[in-house]
Amino acid sequence: MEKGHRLMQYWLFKSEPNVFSFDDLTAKGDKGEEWDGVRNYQARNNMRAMQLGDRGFFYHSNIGKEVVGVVEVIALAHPDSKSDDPRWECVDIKAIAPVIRPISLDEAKAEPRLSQMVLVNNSRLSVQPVSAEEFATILELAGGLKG
DNA sequence: GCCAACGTTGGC
DNA sequence: GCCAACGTTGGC
Repeated sequence: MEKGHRLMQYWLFKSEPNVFSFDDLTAKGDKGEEWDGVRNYQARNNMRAMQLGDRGFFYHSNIGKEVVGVVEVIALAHPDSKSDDPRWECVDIKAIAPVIRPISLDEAKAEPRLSQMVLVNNSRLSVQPVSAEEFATILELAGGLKG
């Protein structure tokens, strides 16, 4: 592997679908959208660690409580345009595709291979890392991506 | 709608 | 730098 590169990493972004859903992100097309509004250091630090091309799940919290699609990081962490406080940064993401079958939190909790997943163990972290194995497991359970 | 879990704030 | 008070998230 070349210097300065690393393997793709995987993440999970939570959003309440009545506020901003995966369909809303999809509607933004290839220019995607700023993942603004994060006001939690751990979540921000996760976004700072992201690199272009990293992929993640889009999770609907509160309503649905399920993984609904896959996204890609298209801009590195930069100041959150919705905040006057320079501490808060965010990346931009775009939608890649919805999963064929959404995977609910209950299903993730019931899957032994996902027992270490942050989603299952820390319900309050809104931007979280996902291991390559966890990413593959959820995609497998979901039957892959649409399209 | 409740509330547990967790994070942040601010007084000391 | 501790910790009580407070606010928020998000599952239930």
